Amino acid sequence: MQLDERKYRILQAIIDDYIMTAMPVGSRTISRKSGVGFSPATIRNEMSDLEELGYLAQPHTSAGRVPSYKAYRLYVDHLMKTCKLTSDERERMHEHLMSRSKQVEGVIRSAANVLSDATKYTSVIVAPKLGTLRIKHVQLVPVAERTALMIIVTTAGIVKDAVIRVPEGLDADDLYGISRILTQRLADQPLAGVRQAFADLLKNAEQNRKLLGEALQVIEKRLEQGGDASDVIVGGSANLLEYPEYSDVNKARSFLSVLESKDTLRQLMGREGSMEVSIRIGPENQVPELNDCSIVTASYRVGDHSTGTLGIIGPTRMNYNRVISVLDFMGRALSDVLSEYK
Amino acid sequence: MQLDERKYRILQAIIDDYIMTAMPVGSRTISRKSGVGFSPATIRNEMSDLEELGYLAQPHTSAGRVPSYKAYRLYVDHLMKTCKLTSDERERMHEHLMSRSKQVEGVIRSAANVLSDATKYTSVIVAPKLGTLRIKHVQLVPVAERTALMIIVTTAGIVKDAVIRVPEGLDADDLYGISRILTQRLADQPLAGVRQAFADLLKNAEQNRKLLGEALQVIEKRLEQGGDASDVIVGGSANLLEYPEYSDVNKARSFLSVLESKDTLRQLMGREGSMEVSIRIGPENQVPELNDCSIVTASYRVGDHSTGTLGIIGPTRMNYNRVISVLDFMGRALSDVLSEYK
DNA sequence: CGTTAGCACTCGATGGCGTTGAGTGCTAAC
DNA sequence: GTTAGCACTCAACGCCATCGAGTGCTAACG
Repeated sequence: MQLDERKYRILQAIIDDYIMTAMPVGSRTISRKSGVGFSPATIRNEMSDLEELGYLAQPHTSAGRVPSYKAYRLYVDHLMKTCKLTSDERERMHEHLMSRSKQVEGVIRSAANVLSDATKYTSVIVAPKLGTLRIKHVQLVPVAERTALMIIVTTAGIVKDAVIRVPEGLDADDLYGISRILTQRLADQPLAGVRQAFADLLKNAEQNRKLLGEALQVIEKRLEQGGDASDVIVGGSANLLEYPEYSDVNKARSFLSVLESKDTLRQLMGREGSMEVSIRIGPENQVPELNDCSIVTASYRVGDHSTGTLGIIGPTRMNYNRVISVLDFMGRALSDVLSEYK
Repeated sequence: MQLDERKYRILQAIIDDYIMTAMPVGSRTISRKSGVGFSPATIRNEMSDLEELGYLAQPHTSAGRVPSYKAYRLYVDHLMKTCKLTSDERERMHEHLMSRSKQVEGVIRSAANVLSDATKYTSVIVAPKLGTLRIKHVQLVPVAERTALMIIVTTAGIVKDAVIRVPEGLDADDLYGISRILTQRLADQPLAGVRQAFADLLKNAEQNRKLLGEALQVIEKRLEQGGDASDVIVGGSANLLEYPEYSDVNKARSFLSVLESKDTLRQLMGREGSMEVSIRIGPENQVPELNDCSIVTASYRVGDHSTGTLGIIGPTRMNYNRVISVLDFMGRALSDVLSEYK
């Protein structure tokens, strides 16, 4: 059996309705809806077909139909009509985004808030992978006897720091000098290529070998552990509790637990290079706790070589349409703001 | 009517029981409990008295009694027996705390996790007020034409940064030089006193007046807005949903909303100078959404002049005993770790 | 006089039961 | 191919009786 034009229209109407109400949709409801001029009985026949094809399901015999995962997939791939944001709305979002533009982290936090406010779902933003960022500046600052703070400034003014041990007897001026050397040699290297650059450096700097060795280790550790908790920012975690699918406290709790595990989130938000919006529906995402959620992600650019991810997590019956528009817009906006510092 | 020894004992037994079960406590339960050798009838009489005195309340006629806010106050002030953590437990907490000791923010995040894991409530840690920290180092790094990143390293290796505009034609070396001057002049100043130091500096540096002016403004703005969202770290926000008092989704939602508003939290965690553990029960704290929560806070030291706050938010029937022990221990542990970098 | 056993009373929680109504599938007529 | 009609299903709702934990009161007890 093939889907004809009418089946598409009916399926779309059902999904639209279910997205709004979260209640199983009956044949009468669809029949009444403008645009589909058929009686409930006809609709029922079609619904029965759609159920057999796996697009619809019935919670129980005498209830209406609920779209299946397969239906959502079809919906986002073919059926959905895209809506544009009003320019008024764009403006407000952009304005809010700029309100804390003095620091990169502030911008990202604002963006997460804008996303969750605009969609009423939960937003997640992941900073670009460290390995893809380029070093702008390295600075060692003494903080105590035999202890220094290493600060690495990268693309777009993203700052990373770590405490390292230094050999005895180095004063502020020594560290200053070493910082200059480090900066000179490492500037414009991607963090990922820093091992080689460092190796070269070590050859020529016998007396500070130990210090440089430690610095290298710290940077590498940072790279392989792939970012810390502050690289994943969540907004609107309370929003999901608005929806009836989370009126069960246990579901809500397991959802919130996932939001607290930044590692899981980072993995969940991983995506291939493309700038396109990507949609993962229900069982398509790996984490079992989120099997009745959908995750929509987009990318933003930082500098020339790095991209980060911004996304929305909501129930499978989310308003994909709006979420896509918002993410698309915010991805561009965020890229713009962050590449100002490029 | 005065509280005699027996009333104290009974009240304590009731509160202990209620903290464990969250169910109204009946006279039989207390009578059965070892240590109080009286019949249910006697207990009932006493309970009736305690109710009249405002320490107990009945949800409805044929239910047991529930402790009132006043009872908890009495409990934490006089009745509660303090328990010690096992040395095993201390060790595990300390170990976990050290696992990410390379960065200050990492340590604080770990601490928040340790707190929420050890208590099963929600933890909040607030970084020290910016104004009380001392400047260690100032560094300007070029990030684009006419744009620089100003990095301020303070006590204990806490790093703050902001993007600032700089006059045209300044290259990396110029900024380097200016950074040296700034660091020299501002080192060991408390951030709060920086205005005066800056004013002095401006007198002698005619040609870079505009740049320095902007830098000053940025620092001051940071000071008066009193910290950004990353200064307030929350752990275990999902924990509270374990408790029956939050099985109502609406309550849960409003609670989570408070956790998202970092400003409210910072205000909520404000406390006077003392290092003592402080307890605010139910209506004692200002935010109406948290009127059936208790907030227990302690301080940790950063360097010589600054303190931050760590705390636990839980239901009024929280296990005060344990929470206090954990906070007390973690306050010290956190101070130790952070003053290593002093 | 404080303590306690006994007892009637209260009231939320629980579970069975009939009713209601939204929705279905099937059939026959258009 | 479409639709009106109809019997059927089943969760949701409200009603009611039952149950039991807990109370307050009174009278008896040491």
